[in-house]
Amino acid sequence: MKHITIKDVAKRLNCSVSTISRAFNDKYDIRKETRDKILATAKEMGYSPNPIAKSLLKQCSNQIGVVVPEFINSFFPEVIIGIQEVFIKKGYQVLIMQSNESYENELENVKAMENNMVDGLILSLSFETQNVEYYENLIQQGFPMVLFNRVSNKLNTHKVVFDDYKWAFFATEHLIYQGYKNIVHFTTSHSLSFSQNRIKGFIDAHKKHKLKMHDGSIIEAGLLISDGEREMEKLIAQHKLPDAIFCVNDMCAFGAMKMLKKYGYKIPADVALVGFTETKLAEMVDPSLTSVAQPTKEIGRTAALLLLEQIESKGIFVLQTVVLNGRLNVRESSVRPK
Amino acid sequence: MKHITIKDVAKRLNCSVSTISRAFNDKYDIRKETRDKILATAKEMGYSPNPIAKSLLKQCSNQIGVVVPEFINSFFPEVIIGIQEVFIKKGYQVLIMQSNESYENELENVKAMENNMVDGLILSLSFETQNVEYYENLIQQGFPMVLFNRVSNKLNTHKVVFDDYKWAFFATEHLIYQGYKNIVHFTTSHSLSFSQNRIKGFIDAHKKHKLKMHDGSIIEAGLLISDGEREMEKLIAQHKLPDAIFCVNDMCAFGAMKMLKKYGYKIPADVALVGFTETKLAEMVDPSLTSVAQPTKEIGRTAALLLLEQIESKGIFVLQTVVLNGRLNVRESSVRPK
DNA sequence: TTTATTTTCGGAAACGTTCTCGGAAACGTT
DNA sequence: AACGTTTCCGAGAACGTTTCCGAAAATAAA
Repeated sequence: MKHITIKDVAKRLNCSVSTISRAFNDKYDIRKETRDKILATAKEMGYSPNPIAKSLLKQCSNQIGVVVPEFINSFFPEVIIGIQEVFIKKGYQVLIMQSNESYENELENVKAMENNMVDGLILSLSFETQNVEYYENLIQQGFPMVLFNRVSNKLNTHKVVFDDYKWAFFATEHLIYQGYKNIVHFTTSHSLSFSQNRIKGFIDAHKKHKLKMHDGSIIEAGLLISDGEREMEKLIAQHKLPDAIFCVNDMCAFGAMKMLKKYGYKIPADVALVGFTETKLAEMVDPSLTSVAQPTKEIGRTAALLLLEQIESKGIFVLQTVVLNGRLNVRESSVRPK
Repeated sequence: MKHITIKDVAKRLNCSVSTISRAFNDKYDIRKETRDKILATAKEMGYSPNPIAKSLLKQCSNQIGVVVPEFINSFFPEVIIGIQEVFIKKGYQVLIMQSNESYENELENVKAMENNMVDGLILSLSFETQNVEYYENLIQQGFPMVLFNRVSNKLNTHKVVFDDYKWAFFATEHLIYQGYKNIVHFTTSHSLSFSQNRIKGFIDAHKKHKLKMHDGSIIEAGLLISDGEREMEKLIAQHKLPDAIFCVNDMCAFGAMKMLKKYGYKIPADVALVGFTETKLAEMVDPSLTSVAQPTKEIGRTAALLLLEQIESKGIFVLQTVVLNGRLNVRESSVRPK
């Protein structure tokens, strides 16, 4: 398990290590023949420069870090694919860590990335994260960072977000246009930036159409199937069935759908359903689920490009918040039967 | 963006760097008070040892690498969670990379991990991977490695696999017991180890029950929804509808389901469906999908424990292939109506 | 007090690179 | 032949640690 180092190659060719280094770094002051020879024997010996040593010296690693809260849902994996698309082309490696929605893990992950001297970080905050002091420091020190999806307005970085307000508004309006009047919103923890925006869109759509809301119009459910199930079952038990439910994501909607079916309610005749952050299965379930599609890969690509720009522009850049567009895919679950 | 180094701390306390190092590494030959004082001022100064430098010196990194072919399906993410569970407790960090089913990417990822001096590697081969020579060398040099799910019998490592043969057999037998006679298997590329085992299980179940197979009994579809759709649509167009279809995974089954519904066929009355590697949505679709559940997290945990053992036992260990058990969850899609 | 032993600390090498500096060789110019 | 340029290469410092070795200081034993 002994690694072949630059010294081994130097000894073999009896020349200095600096010459070897030059050959590999394609520097000007080396004769072409020497370089070719070095490269050839290096390859033969199975030598490749040790990036750890390089990182230590250069104080950067040609790696970028991605920390996401989870990857059970397909959203983050898809974003990551977009990120990788950009960075692989540029010769960067993408290191991924997941915090499992835990602030503690997240912080550790970020520190690990930092210590590994990643050249930049793409981060989506965990469910739990309230205290962003450490990240704030990092940013102030000039550490390149881009936030996406789960952002914090306390942090002064590039951000890539979805127009949650707008699309929650449209989704709600769609239900209103279909003639639904008693609409409930299953949301998630208010600590998440996007949930607040979606709530606002939900409320404003009601205002625009002069539709009344009530105490139970907004219910804090969660992001999981089980959350949707639980809250739906509660509503059924309490005989508080609304006309329609706008859910914070597809998973939650699937949970609600399951319970409604279990108790014999028809969708959308009895209760209509709309999801968010469309998953591949929205069109697989029965009835197929109306949902707001987010451009996941593009979110990733955009975040990657912003980070790249920041890394390469060494300090001088204009902070951006990119708001990406989506679309509402209307399917069976929300089309009111005549 | 200047890092605080051990030297800074040493200067501040005017003592030597070795003393600081000792304080952090909890060595015996240091006075308790000095240690406390060092730790206190180090914390105050925001110093933490640079793992890159440490890696360079120690020739290991306290990091382990995970390379998976994809994470669009929830299978690999779930396995990774299991892996992390084990390693986080032990103070290791888990670096994740995905090859996107490309051999080239996979090889690069593995090399990147190696160069980053990860202490070990957990690998699941990509769809494309045929040539495992490089990995073979690595293993022979004593590099700790564990393969799972997509393994190769050319590689002499710890392996964690699922008993694909057995469960494909059971799944097929289940369909036979339900009275289905003309059963088709949607498989995926034969280059994947598990697909061969599933095919074998499928065939042997037929043999046991003296059921004939025909030319079109085994169809190479793929792992995606679109693959299931495509092959299903072909069968429908050719009027070659079987009684039942056993699919290589849930996604493929979902695709088939979609097409069957589109053309007005009833499931399971006209065609029964069985999936594999159960996803959370098996019970969400309508009809709910019978599928074989794999213990994803446990696969991860097991692989992690094997790797850990190998890393810590420095050379002396018994090669294991752990075969994990699953279960067949029978749902609506495969229960023949009386 | 002297000597032996233990405790505690500093100096310096090492890990594998890159890069600056300076020098030797080769070449061109007068 | 003398000098200036250019081309090519080697020596050595640096990156931030850990650890071996030896020495000073403190303690114990004589």
